[in-house]
Amino acid sequence: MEWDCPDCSSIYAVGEPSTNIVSDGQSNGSDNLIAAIRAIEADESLTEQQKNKKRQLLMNKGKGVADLDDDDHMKDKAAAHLYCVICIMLPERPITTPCGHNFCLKCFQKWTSRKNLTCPECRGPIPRSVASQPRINAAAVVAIRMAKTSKLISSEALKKVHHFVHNQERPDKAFTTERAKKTGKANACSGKIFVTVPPDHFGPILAENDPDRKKGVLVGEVWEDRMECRQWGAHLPHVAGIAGQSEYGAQSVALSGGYEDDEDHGEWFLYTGSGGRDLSGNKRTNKYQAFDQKFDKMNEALRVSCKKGYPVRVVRSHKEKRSSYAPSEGVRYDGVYRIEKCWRKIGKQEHKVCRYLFVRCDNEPAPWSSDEHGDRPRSLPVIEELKAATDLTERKEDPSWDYDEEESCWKWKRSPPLSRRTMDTRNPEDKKGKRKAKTSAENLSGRDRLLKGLSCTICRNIMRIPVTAACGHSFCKSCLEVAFSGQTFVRERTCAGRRNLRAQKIVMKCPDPQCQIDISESIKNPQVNRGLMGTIESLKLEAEDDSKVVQNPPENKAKSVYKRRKTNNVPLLSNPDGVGKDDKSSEEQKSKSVSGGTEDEMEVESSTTSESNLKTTATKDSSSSTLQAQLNDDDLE
DNA sequence: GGGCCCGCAGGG
DNA sequence: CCCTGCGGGCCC
Repeated sequence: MEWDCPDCSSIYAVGEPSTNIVSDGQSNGSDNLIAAIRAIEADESLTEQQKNKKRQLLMNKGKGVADLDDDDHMKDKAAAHLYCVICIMLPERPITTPCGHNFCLKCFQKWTSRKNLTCPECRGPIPRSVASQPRINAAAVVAIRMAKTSKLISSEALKKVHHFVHNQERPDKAFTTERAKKTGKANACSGKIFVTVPPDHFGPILAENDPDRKKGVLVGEVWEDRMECRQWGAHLPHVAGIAGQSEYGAQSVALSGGYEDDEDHGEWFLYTGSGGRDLSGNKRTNKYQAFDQKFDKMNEALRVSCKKGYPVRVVRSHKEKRSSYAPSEGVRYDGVYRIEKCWRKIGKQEHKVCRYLFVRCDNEPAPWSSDEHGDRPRSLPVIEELKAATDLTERKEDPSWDYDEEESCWKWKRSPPLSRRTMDTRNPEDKKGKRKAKTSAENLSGRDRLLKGLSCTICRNIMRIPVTAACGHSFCKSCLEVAFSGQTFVRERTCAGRRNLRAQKIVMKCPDPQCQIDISESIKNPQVNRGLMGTIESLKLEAEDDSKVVQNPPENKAKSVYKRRKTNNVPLLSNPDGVGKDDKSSEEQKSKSVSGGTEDEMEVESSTTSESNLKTTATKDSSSSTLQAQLNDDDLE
């Protein structure tokens, strides 16, 4: 069948839905491999060079990346394990199936939208819940980014959810009622604001406005809830979805699933205005729309930001259940977007709603994107509903925030609107006790945070045998098994010894401390994410090589580990069980071995070095030694 | 899990 | 000062 990849628009032929074009080192679908290669050859949109590369990758994935020697393909070697078999590309937004295979979000959605509920790679079942709400695999994003770049990525998401203000630290007088004291959170909105930007500040919050951390608000930062998001200035209102002033513009919006007309495509989304609801009876919100929305108040503020081309900060909340881009927990800062158009249409509830087209324009890559760079100007998506739109507004003047071709970044082209508010009173002055409470996560460098992204939150080591749960979090297989060992999936119940009640399903929450998602389905038969495992393994090898360059003067040329592996006929992945070695924690030793664990572990001697590594910069070397250091820690523990 | 209740901040 | 609001805890 033919397949046009929505990410890259290339057309590919792939085998039957379930065919095994490429599998973990033991392709049993040679016919399909041939078919896929023919398809690449027949593809007229590709240059010879591109075809060669794709062919190589296809073969390469089947054989375990042993063959590539070209330096240009060093990165591919690491990332090749994570290629999407549908489009044979590196996933922009990796999704992992319960069977442990990785795909582009868009390819996956296209696949499942055709009522294919089996894995394109192994025919394993895809649960409806996964098909309807695929979660981006954060560890795979990190792995791909690391494989693609050796640069330090400053914007990488902190993997830890912040919880900065503890109840006991809030001022006593803020609790005006007994109830508020009891619940703790009710008055959290009186918690301190940590950044020094005025409330009507537009655009990213920079390091200079972050007196404590001196980092600013980073793309991908996650807070426990709207209250804490507010404290970091990303989005101030703790109930309302839009922050703004009708005469002045809107500074930020929250996507949290409150309006069913919202439509999220990650780099762009359609947002619905506020209002039109019956809030009589002291309600704060109401699912049902009773009136038409108008371009007034916050809706007008958004329209001003549209006309002026201001950057609008966007946070996504876990409450947005229909979006694959929403975090599975907490509230996440996703960077700035511009509102390119706004209009009105008849919404799903048959009343008019205000509509806004947001398009991302941030200098940092989005949290779900494997890209190593931020946005470039992109052409506007085709919006079907515009045909029936009324009151259309498009920007006429040059945008205030725009892409500078010379500097290759987004910046203010006109001076940002002058703040009408003073920075005031709420600015914290006493932050004493809190500073020392700084967690190690906050002190990590960008590179270290990347490493953290490849670490299992249970054992805190870099994952050896990763399993990705339905919520998109990944763990060592052995850790997951230990964490849920001895638990059954249903509890038999009897009623006074008379008759059996219906068996009760036991909820197994994701071990990620902040994730509340039930992953019992993923635990029943955890499948190793071999793509992720291979990439992590390659990154480790690369880092080992690099650190050799630092430690030893170059002596030995052009004998990459990949080559050696090939000649020694050693399987790609060392010790897939993650057991049996003396460097294992006792917990890991307790766990059972995983399937296919017959390969021997391969030691990589320190004499191994590669010519290509001689070119590495000092920066890279030092960051790789960080990796090396962590790897050693990993081994020692 | 759904409905209810309510404090709070900010706009107007 | 009143109104609005894509929260969040609690109770059922």
